[in-house]
Amino acid sequence: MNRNMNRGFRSPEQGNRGRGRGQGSPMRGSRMHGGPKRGPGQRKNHRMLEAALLVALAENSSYGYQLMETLKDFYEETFDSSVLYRKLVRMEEMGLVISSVDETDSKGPARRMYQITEGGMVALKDWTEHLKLRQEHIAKLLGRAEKVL
Amino acid sequence: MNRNMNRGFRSPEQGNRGRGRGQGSPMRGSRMHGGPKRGPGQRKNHRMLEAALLVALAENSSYGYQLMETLKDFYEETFDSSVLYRKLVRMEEMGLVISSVDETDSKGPARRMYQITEGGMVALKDWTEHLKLRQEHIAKLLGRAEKVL
DNA sequence: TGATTCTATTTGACTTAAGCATATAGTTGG
DNA sequence: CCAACTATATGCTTAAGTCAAATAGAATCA
Repeated sequence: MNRNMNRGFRSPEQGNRGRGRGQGSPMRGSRMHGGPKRGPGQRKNHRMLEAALLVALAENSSYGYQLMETLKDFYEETFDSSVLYRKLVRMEEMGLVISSVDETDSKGPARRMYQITEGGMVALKDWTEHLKLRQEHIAKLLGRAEKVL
Repeated sequence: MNRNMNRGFRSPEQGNRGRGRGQGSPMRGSRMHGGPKRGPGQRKNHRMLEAALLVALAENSSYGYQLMETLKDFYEETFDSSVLYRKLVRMEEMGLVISSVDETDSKGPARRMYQITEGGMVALKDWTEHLKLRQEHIAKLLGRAEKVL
């Protein structure tokens, strides 16, 4: 019942020749909610975040707070720390990393150190293949986009 | 057993008062649920799908069912038609495209033809910028991944 | 005729995860 | 003691992906 009421374009007469499913509203409201909000959505992907974490952890074992900093080097998207921590938990559940509480007395509360597992290395390899494909797809898309812009 | 059992992990003796991540059990259950499931998740992104649709519609107005076919050329991921249709609805709500029911008597039920709007063209432009950045990020990630694999 | 298949779109229900806010808590310096 | 910094975790809401199935017109063929 929401975005279904009509408004805007589509002149009244141009009947959809009677039929047409549900004989209903031949036309759909164009954005009757928030702002335009066009372009790449505000919601970030973060599927690459897993890959970034695997790379970082393959380079050096680390912990959440530090990873937040580390990733700024090569993972360009910003993200909330809760995303990071939950992602690490999930990765541990998947067996990509293992964690243990750090013994060394650092400043602040105990750190949970993460290290990559063999499974994590395999996953990283998978990721690289996946990302190479992704690059090609993007290139193809950009190629076609150029022609129409 | 929602993986939470281990989450609290605070062994009774090391009285870390209150709640809190104690320096207890140094290690967390590694994947206590499903299979290994490593690598790029099974859940697809489809954020690029929006870009792909914009490109396709910038080339030619079209409708859902046909777009399913068209996209196979340059959008490599498979996707359920519900994803496609819902995406189109959302894009219309965002003002990136407009639709109208097709008059021509084609085979099967009426088609909902989509055409790109000016807003859609702007969004496509935004997308190309975004995707160029993404390419760079991926390249950076892959560069680092190579060294550790 | 009715059954099947192809075309075409939509919706329901479930699940996952991003985003944001906030809680907890140790450590250090003023 | 309080503020700032370090560090991790959780609650809630909402967006969105997934699977399944409903709806329906048109074409083909037995």
